[in-house]
Amino acid sequence: MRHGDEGRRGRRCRPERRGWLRRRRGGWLRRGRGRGRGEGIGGGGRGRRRAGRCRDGRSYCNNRHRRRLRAAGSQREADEKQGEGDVGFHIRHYTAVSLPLMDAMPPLSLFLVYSRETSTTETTMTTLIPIERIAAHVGERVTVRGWLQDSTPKGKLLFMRLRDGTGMTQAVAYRPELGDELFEQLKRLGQESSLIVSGTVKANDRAPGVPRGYEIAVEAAEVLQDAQDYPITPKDHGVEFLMDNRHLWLRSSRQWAIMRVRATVKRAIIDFLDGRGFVNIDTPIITPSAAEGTSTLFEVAYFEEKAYLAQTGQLYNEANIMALNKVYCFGPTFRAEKSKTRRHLAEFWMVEPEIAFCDLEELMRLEEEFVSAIVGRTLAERANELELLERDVTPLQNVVAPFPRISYDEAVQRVLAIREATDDPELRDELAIEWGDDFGSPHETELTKQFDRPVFVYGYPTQVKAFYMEPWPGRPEVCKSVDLLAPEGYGEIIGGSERMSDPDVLLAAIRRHELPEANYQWYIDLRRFGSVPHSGFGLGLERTVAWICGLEHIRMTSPFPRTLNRLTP
RNA sequence: UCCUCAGUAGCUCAAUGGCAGAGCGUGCGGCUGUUAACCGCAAUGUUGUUGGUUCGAGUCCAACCUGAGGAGCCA
Repeated sequence: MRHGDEGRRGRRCRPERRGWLRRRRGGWLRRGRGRGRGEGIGGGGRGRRRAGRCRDGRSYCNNRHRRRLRAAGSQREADEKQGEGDVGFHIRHYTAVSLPLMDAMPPLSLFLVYSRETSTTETTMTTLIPIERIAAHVGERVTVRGWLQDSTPKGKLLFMRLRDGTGMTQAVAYRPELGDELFEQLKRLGQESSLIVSGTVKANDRAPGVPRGYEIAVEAAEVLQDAQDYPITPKDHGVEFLMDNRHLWLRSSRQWAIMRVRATVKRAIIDFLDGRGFVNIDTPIITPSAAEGTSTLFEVAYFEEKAYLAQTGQLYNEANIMALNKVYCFGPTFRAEKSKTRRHLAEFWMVEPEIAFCDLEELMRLEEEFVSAIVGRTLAERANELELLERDVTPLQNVVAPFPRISYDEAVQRVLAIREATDDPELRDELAIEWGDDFGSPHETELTKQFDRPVFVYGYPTQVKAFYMEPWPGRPEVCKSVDLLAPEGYGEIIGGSERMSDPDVLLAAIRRHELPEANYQWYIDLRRFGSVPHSGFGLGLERTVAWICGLEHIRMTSPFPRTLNRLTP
């Protein structure tokens, strides 16, 4: 549960952190519980840590013991060749037999269990199950294949926390039933050893797990590998250490939960759009020039030419909708900006729907239904994971369409009002803004605190937005753009707009931005042959997942995040 | 690119310019329905690098390296 939690460090709250927390109050960070003195990240003081604990399966394996185990293993092999076995129970033969049972039923597996002590052979039927379905098997004999997350020996008892990728459960071994040798072997297994365990499922309120409240009374076990010296202990670790071990850190329960939420968010996105008749279409990743003309892009060698990794598929999707009406692309996107914040990755996933015959108002309706559906489905399907992440779900339960809509003009007024009301000179300084400026993250954070659900800000100044946005009728200094700002300080999760539909207006904008006109001829063509009002938006997957999970940093939402200073593992 | 901070044992962190330490982890032993168990004993260091100040530098100074947070930019 707490393996390698980032931020669960016993470090005193340093001044710069306190300062940052003060500025950021109500913003990112803040995971409700388990933060020591309640100061958020890094706030857990040494005083809270209890001294002298010791646990986890690593503790019992020295080299001598490893040699002993190896010797036992080779002895066993020798015995088997001679038709003899060990004392105690061993799984000798394991066959998973898939039977065409009811849908989603796991396959039956057949175990041959030998007992050398009694010289009898038992044939035991057990069911191979994923741990996430353990509740449906109380009282049955089951088999679980997984990894030892943690174990605690208690005399004749051994509590093993077993994870199999679908969940985590407690397996309880009892020495008199297992026999000394197998019991000792299990007791001395290192953290992350791989093994197969069979036994009877029991409901027990004391049993931890995901789902909690169930345990397996171990009757047989086979060790696939006794792992030693797993580097990520169930203790405090720093970010750098954990990121260096990201390939292993992913096994920790928080990371596991985040990846499951991420998969559900992705699924919800795809299902929502497919259900609305959108056509999923792929846009190029290698592009000839910057689509929006602003961001710093990764340059790649494309035969004899320079090319760039795509920052958006939107322009291509504007071509696609003229063929397919409603489309979306969903894939990786790349930004080479040297951003070092908890909201930025160099590589992230973005879903970009684009809709023909759609104006700004219709776009906002689509976006709010979209986001509500994503949050609603995650709440329904990933309650265990959100609980494990200690995510307070009440703010998420408010995420139901319609969302409030405020104009940029009003947003500026609101920010200025907040600025007037604050006593904090630092905040006052950060909130300085004039009409025509884009919002920075302090502005967004303070603004979203006024609402209990995501909020639309529409009608930004033309000068701070991309060149292709439709001018506001009668107000050329404003464009038909809309950002969706997530609550709790998570910032912009969607940027969208109605696109220019007039070829002359578009050409003028391209020239005003001094973009290479020739590269945009095809884009202007789209307005020359059957132009229609159309709109679209992009939603950042990682920011959305970070918000839903209540994470302090976006890097935790990606299995192998690419950040300014990290390309490995 | 700019601002702030950090780098000491495997990990997380202490150490007025004066013998480099603790907890966890690791090893050995004890105990036992545990939930980051507990009790006892033991081993563990090129203090990021280079140079400087000083009788003496983990500590002060300079440069560099690495990392973190923030700004800008953005999803």
